[in-house]
Amino acid sequence: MEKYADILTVEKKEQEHRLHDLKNVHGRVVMRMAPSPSGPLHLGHSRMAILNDEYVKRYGGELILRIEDTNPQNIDPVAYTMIPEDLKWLNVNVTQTVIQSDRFELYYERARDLIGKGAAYMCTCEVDTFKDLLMKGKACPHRNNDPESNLEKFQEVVEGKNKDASPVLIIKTDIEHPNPSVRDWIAFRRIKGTHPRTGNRYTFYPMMNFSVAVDDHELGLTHVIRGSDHISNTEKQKYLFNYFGWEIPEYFHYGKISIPDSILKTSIIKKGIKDGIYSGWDDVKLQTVCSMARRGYQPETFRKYWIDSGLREVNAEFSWDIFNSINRLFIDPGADRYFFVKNPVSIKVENSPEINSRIPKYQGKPERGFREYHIKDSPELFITGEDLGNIKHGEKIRLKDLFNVRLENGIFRFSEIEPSKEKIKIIHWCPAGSKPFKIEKPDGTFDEGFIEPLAVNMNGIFQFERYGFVKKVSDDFGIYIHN
RNA sequence: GCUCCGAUGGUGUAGUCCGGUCAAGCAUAUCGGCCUUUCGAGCCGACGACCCGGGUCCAAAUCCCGGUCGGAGCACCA
Repeated sequence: MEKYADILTVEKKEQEHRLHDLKNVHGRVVMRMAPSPSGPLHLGHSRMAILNDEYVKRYGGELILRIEDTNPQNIDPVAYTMIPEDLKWLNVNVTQTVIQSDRFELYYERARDLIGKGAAYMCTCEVDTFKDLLMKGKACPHRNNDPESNLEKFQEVVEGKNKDASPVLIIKTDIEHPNPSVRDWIAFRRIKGTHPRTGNRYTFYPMMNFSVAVDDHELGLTHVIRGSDHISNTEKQKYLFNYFGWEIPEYFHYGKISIPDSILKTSIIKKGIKDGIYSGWDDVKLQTVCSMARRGYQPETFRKYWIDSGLREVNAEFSWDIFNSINRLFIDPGADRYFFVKNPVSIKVENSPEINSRIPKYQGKPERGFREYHIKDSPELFITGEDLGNIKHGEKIRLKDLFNVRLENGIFRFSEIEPSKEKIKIIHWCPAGSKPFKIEKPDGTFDEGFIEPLAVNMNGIFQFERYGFVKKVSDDFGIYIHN
């Protein structure tokens, strides 16, 4: 038989999903992920983390976590610890961590270099005036100031003089560039407020386009993969690379993934936590990594999903169906089966014999054991209210792994123990001694019912038959994962 | 205002760079069947797609042009 196995696999030609190769790889790669610390990572972030990790695994090299905290108004200090924890949970192998607020002196140094080259200038125009001029493709009066006076002004601002003014440092590009947003762009601006890590030591903060370009070079990045929202930023940043004569990394911009039925914006989440709508960053209604981990999603699911989805320039829509089916793949083998009876109603069975029920914990794997209950004659049992409502008068149904009963005049009469040959409804049930159990669902609602006695003391991921996968976290509480 | 990108079944994708092996693969969803009893898993089957028009070519999902549609972004967030 074995010799046929080869032929069969060849015919089936298993098509592996594989990310396309990166361009211009010469040996090892250096890549990065660069979240801003406005909160912990969410499902969307997991994509860039995992894809970067996959490429570094493929080619060998470094994966740098660069925390981009150059805007003190957009920082939540919890992120500094939560982001690395999220990445660890996702099994992303970060080889170096860089925090941009450690590097302000470096950015100032590079800014002075540029001013010295005549490639940047200090400007004190009103915001609107400056924008109007740019839109018309005209230079602002400060553009022609000489490097020496620019350096002098820059130094004054860095040292915190003239605190009420709003000076900016501008990178000279092409004042008539077809894309107005690429024309002379802002590299530094003054921000009031206290930075969680540097306090009030700095007031003149670099814009993302400046610090990113400097760091991408200084950290020796070979390949940058990031969202298509950065396409025009890449164009802006290239001006810096050219001024300095730096080698430009290979960029790839992937399309946006829209994730339906999700709350990902940190500003909304933070407000929700404050208002008590969410219990915290790991509230099950959210799609943060920590929430999904708590709910029972597996790190392998994230990885397989993002690899299968590929890396393309096209925008795409995230599919919960596919994501959940992948997660099922990983949790099903470890999930024993139990009965949870939602909205239970008590029924009494007439004329049934005393019997020991014996239900496998996992269909087809007797070695994992059985759930055994001693059921008295003519017992009281619980079934779901929904099932009860669907049973017609005179209809015979099967209580799964127990016996058949027939509903007559509102009374369930014992029919027989052996399963019927004909197809009848099979429903699940709970014996006397079952305990109340509550399940939190990701839509914010709760299901309540009874859980069979043997499941009460068990914690972990289970499949409640005819209900779905649930992560049981205590004797009387669990979180719904998916069906 | 401007820039950029893309178009394969309900959904997510493979294939497009280097045209033929693609009468288009995989996954998911749906439907049906099998499995000594789940709306789960597994196995089998069904369903279902190359945006439109033109061009090049013996040959186009693949190359070129036009159109349509869709998307993304930028202008002192990252």
